[in-house]
Amino acid sequence: MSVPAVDRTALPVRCSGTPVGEVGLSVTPPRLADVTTTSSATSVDAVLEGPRPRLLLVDGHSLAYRAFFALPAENFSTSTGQVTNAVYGFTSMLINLLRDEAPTHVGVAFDVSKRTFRTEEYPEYKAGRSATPTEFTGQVDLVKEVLAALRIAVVTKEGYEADDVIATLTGAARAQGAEVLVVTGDRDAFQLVDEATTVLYPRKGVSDLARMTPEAVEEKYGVRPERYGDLAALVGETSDNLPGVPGVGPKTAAKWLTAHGDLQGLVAGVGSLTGKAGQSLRDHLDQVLRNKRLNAPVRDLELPVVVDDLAVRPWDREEVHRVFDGLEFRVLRDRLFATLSADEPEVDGGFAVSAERPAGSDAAAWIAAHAAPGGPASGVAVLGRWSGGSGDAWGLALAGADGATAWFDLRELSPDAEAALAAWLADADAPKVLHDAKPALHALAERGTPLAGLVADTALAAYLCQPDQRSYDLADLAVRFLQRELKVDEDAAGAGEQQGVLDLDGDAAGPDEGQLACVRAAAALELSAVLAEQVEQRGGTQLLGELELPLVPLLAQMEADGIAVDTAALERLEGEFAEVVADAAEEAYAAIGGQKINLGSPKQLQVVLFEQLGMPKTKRTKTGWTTDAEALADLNVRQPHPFLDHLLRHRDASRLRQTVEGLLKAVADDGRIHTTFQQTIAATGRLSSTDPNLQNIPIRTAEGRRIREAFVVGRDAEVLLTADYSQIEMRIMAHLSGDEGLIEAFRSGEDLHRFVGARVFGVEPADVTGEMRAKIKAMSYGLAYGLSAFGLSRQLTIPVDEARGLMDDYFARFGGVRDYLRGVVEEARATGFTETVLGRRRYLPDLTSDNRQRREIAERMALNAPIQGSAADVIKLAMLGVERALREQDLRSRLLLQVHDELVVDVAPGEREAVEALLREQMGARVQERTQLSVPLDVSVGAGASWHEAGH
DNA sequence: ACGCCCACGTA
DNA sequence: CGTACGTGGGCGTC
Repeated sequence: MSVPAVDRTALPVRCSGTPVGEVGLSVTPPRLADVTTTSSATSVDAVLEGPRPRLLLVDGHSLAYRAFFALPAENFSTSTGQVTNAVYGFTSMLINLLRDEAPTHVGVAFDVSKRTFRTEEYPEYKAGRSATPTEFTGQVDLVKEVLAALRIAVVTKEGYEADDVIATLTGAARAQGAEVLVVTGDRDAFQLVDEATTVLYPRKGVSDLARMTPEAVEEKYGVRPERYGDLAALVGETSDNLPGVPGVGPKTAAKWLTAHGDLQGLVAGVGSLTGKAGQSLRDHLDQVLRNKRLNAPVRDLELPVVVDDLAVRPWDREEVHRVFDGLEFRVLRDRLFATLSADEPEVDGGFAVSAERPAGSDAAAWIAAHAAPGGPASGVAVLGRWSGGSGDAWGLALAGADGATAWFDLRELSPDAEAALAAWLADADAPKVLHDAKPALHALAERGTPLAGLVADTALAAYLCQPDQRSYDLADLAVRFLQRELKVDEDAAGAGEQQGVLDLDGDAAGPDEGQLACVRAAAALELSAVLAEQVEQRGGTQLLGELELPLVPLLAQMEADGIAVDTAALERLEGEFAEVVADAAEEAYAAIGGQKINLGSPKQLQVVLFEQLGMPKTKRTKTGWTTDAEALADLNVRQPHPFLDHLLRHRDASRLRQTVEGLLKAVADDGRIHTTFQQTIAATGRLSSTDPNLQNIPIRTAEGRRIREAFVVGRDAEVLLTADYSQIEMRIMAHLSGDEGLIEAFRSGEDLHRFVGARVFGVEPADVTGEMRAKIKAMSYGLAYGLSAFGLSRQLTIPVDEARGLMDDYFARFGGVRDYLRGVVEEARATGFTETVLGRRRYLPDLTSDNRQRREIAERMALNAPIQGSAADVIKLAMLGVERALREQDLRSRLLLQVHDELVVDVAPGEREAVEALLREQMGARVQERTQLSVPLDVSVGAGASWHEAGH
């Protein structure tokens, strides 16, 4: 499993220097020179290697105090009565910061005592504050415990405030070229802001941080950050008990400072100031200069740490568990591990494998001894390949529950050994665990030794636990869940001197593929236990065992079957599309004076469109202006030009030709296309299709549909059937929201958009015009994606107000939908995940992000995931039902494709009626029964000699 | 050779 | 400033 990018940057390299233990007690306080230069080798390495360092500095007391007042104490206390609201809020904020800001270095500064050089000069400093509540004081130590467990350095300096520590470290880090983020509720820190130093200032609560960049400071206070201290000296700071100049507010102060450059200049020119404010300043000059001395952070403290000591380190996992258990922070701990668990766990050696090579009759004996049917599951790893409809397996490793491993080279297996192995593989009572079983099923089936008795697939289990991962590599899972490298444990007794292990490369030192396969089998077996527990904790055991796992052999079968194509038809299409491409290109060139640019290059197109033809600029992309179809069509209205027509025609035709070419390349020797269905890619639970993708074959345009005509009924089949759900996502939304109106719409059998349109526009269904219906349709579907009024207005090209009115009217009639959409996000924010009808979860840690864009993206995902994911649950259930019904009725028809809400079936001769009936029955009532959906599932079925004809 | 961007196909 | 995917060409980088 690859680690998400954000985690990688969050906790990158282990610093090669001596680990710093108790930072606060560091023996030799480095001199200032150590702080500001990169004198030690470690420092230089840490700074020069890898991405630009990002130092996160937190004012611990300030943030915890904020949290204390932001979160109601009565909601946060342990069973022993310890109040934890400040610890909770602080930790929550810290987790978000680590995730969102991905710092490479982190330090938390605390004030040590009330006595500082500031109180020496001005005893009233920070006086007049109400006494710190006792419920808070105790929590500071708990915060420090959390930090210790996370191995985040706590930095303090006797006689100084946290801000001084932060200012000093900021200066040192900036001198080393690092970016700095300061998190504090003390505005004096704004003085530190520069182009690479940002202050995150809590606005309200524990999740709303203002990002104070130089621009933000200037916009808010009218002066650059370096002048903020001057401004504060003039205006005063209530919380520090520093009075300002009476009659002088931020506006006047900023005006003066701008006019005189800085406070020094202002003092020099104080005589020339006019008016009451000027006199007031002259009267309070001493006070202002004192304020300035007191509010200036000390930037050159001698500290017990240097910046490199703050490098992010792997946390102490046991300690994290201990501390979080004590605080009873269950959700927070899950969030911590879910979002930031890419630290480097202490990885032990590899797997001790015996890697025996039982041959002849010993094979059966080994199996009986270590992997007997009816016993505990064995790990299986297959070496082989499968793609595009053919493949082979040449090696097989088994790992028994007793720890023994064996390796079978399938190329040189004796007949009796092969028979024993094949019997065991095919024995459904011999339970097997694989990692990513589907390719192995293919490879073994190709060899004529099919596998049954699959009881666990560790890739699927990991997918259900963390569906947003991109891949689920066995080696990554081993490190993550077993804290072990996927390798042979060389230290294990006898591992290096296995009898009979051939080294195919002649490399005596390294383990051979047989040993490595044994490692994979052993790892899969061990992992399956750990992951089963993880899945269980997430309530996914049934989903895994009764849906995803049984789907594996079915998908394998569908892939192996493939769908027949009319190759000749595809070739004719390719030729036709190629002609259009050539013709359109010619005419396009002619329209721009014969320039033969590359029409497929957005960059060259931009030169022609915006520079040569002087077209108005379109929407921006990251690298220029868009030349997408919508923009070109729009340009053609505003400034018609033949080039645009030919370009669009060229685009369309070349895309179609490209699609056809791809399909032709994918046709296997059997005249069929064998896609691969990916079961662990889509975070919502959908399948995806690759090599080639058969889930995005054109259907919307007439030309595109001609490609569908080339997908045809198989040679031994009678007809293709397609069965699809109508409006499944809207039905799911009706069910999940429980909205009476929407449920009624589906039960009434009326056309959905007409029904909804009638309600929204307040007319009879018969009076809903086509235009009204189109608007309703766009809005209804948009809602399931988190569409905004702005987005709706843009899509329908109507004013935003009208779009907003439309949505308001919709929600007025279908209030349950509004309540649901609101509730689903709030619940997900509280629990950390969304859930489908079958309990499939999607974790969305960004719902509590301080970063508005990330948070809003996560909110839209939270809206959509239960809907899209439940629809995925539904059709997966239907697939299993259809397959079972086909088998039970001894039908030979084959399920071939799934396209999210559609199934395609090759129907064997004479089975058409039966298959159509079972499709309707299984996809409809049976699934509704299993999911307890409150709306009926409408299935429409079509038949034909091609996918096009069978479609509706 | 690899990765990113753009554009665009599906549900 | 609407979710979920996969593919292919262009183009910059190594």
